[in-house]
Amino acid sequence: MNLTEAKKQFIQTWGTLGSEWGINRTMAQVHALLLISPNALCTEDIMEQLNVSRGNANMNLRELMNWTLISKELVPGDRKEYFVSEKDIWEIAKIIARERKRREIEPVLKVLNGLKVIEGDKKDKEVKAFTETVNNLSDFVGKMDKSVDMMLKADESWFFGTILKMI
Amino acid sequence: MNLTEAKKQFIQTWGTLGSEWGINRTMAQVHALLLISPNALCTEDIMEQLNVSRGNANMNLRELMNWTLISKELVPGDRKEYFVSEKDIWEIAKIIARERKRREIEPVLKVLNGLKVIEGDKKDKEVKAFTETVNNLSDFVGKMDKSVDMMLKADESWFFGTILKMI
DNA sequence: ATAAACTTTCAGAAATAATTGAAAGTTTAA
DNA sequence: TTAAACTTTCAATTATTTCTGAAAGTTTAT
Repeated sequence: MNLTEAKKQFIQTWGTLGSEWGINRTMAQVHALLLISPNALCTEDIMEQLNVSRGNANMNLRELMNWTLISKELVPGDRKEYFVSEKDIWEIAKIIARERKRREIEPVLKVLNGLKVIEGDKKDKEVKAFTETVNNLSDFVGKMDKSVDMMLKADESWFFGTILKMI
Repeated sequence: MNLTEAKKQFIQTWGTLGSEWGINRTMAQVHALLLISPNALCTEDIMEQLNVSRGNANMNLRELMNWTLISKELVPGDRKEYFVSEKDIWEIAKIIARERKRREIEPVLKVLNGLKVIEGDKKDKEVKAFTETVNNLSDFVGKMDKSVDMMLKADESWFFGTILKMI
């Protein structure tokens, strides 16, 4: 397979994975494109290579900046903004883990903790089942949260080294 | 807060989380409803409690069966089908991990491995950058895959015990 | 056999999410 | 200052996903 075809397939695969994970397909594709690009790209480059509009390119570049997955790079003697992606996969994984923790795990944990104590007869079947499930879930999500914290502080080779040695 | 209000909030929260994770909101809500229900529910119950159509209820129940997150339960002397959810959170987590591995990780790994070797000048900047990224990603995703395998075989308390002791 | 009880299907409708592109906004150079 | 170069915004459009409900299909009891 040649580079052009391989790039296309890579970008398309990453886009699909993104949308399965609740991430805008184009955002994932822009990320993929920058990930394999040896040099910084400008908005025009992205519009061209992915066939998307200026507005779309701009919006998704901003969103990737929000996630801190990409950053702006100045090219001396050029007014345009150029973008580069973080290339270290472990760094990328940590950024995504941190964001998803903040956006998804933490709010759910808050709700679950608020639902731990409810009014009503503690002997009632419905109340008992509800309380038990909420408590179990809250414990579990809490441990997930702590696990992510741990991973965020860890070094890649040590992390996988330990995990993969676990069995 | 009373049980009715708490249930509503729980179901709504779980639905939101589901859709952030690329899972149909209603499917997540049906799951949530069964998760806190002390007894098996039939299609009618679900239609009523979640205000969804018969078609929608049926479709999402089938999908939850596919995931093996719920199962049918026979009530003697009744022709209707009743459904119960797996209640053990660790079991649920493993089911979800197994499914996502199969549907998402494995296909991506396959593509990445197919992109490891491409035609073209190995000294070319573009080719080098592409190959390096694909190799790094493939390594990383491979380790994720192995980590999930490990988790699938593990016992909950041992798993979190080890993870949380890691730092 | 047949009718009642129940489940599944699926074409069209509704809801949601993503995209476009032109206009407005901003920055820079001269 | 001003005009060219560039970025951002957002109302309208388009695409995608989900949902509905009635009809078709299936199972069970008699």
